Amino acid sequence: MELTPIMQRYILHWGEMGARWGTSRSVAQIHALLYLAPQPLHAEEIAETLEIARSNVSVSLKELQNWELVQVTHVLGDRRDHFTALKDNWSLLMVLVEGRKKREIDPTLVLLRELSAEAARDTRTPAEIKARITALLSFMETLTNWFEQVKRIPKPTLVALMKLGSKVTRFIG
Amino acid sequence: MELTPIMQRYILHWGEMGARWGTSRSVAQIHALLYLAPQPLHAEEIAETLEIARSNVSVSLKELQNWELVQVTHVLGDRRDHFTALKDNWSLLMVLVEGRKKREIDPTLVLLRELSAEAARDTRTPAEIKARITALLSFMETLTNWFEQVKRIPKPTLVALMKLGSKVTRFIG
DNA sequence: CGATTATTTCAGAAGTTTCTGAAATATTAG
DNA sequence: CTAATATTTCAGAAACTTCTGAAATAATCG
Repeated sequence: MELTPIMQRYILHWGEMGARWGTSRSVAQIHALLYLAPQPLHAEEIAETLEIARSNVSVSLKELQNWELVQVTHVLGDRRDHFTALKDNWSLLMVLVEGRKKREIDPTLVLLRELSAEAARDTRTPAEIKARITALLSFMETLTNWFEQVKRIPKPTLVALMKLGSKVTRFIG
Repeated sequence: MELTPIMQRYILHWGEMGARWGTSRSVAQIHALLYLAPQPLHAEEIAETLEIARSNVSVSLKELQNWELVQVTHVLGDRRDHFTALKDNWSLLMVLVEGRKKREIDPTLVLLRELSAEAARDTRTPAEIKARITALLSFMETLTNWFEQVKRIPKPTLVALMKLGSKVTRFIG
């Protein structure tokens, strides 16, 4: 696929950001390319366009499929796999946030629950420190419960709520 | 400082998560230790407790101060710097989210604004691709504007709103 | 069934980040 | 001012991640 300067800059930037978002540059670049591409692309074409090894494309596409950011499609008369990215920005955001929650929040919740339970039996840890751990647990649980509820709100309602901004507070006692 | 098994597990876990959150293990471990510690600690004590090099503690503390997660204090009769972590969970969350926004969102907004402007003059990039870039820009702008407003809502109101969960939608349409 | 094409696996090369320890610098106490 | 203590800097070692390219495996065509 031919890249115009605008597309190139977008892809390179997304690649750099990928590193900060916790994926490799290749993964992020491939995602950027598929996000822009109007048609599905096959692995070979991705490798050529981005000038990265074919094997790297293979592994990176697997990772993007795990994240549910990229889907396999097939094109009539071509036995190669073709790939498309999720194009809806709202879904994209949800997938990214969900993924981060799973990787960064959920394991901590598991640990904090264990530690809180253990703290009840433990006599050596100072009460103040135990309290800090249980308070963090309950804070994180409140946040994740809120997120679970918000996730289920239909997109148009969510958009309306967002446009309201800080005006939502009008409805609070 | 003497670490009980509960404290150890908390610190080790926070260290692992730190990697996923975009800091080094040492930085995250030091933060965890200071977060739990009832009194301010000096650098030497941190190095001993966590068994890491004194120089590493120095650099990591600087990073934590940049993030505004850790503050310097002084203790009467002791000329060493002592350090405390922000203990309020709500502020902690805000600092973390703010930091990520600055590192991960803001640079992308800058780029997307540039590319959108450039797209207007560019004839080579397909219209569909240009549209995707401007749509992403406006999506991200809506989100960040929302966040700027929410940030200014006082904490108790925010807590009340969160407890409301998906019930906020009652006030829509 | 071979031949051809497509995809995946994986060892090690290349690149990057993190950490240490020694030396340099800064600060304070006497 | 000097000695003692505290802190920072930084070169290179260690650890880790990412990427490549060759070989293995899988899928489909005629």
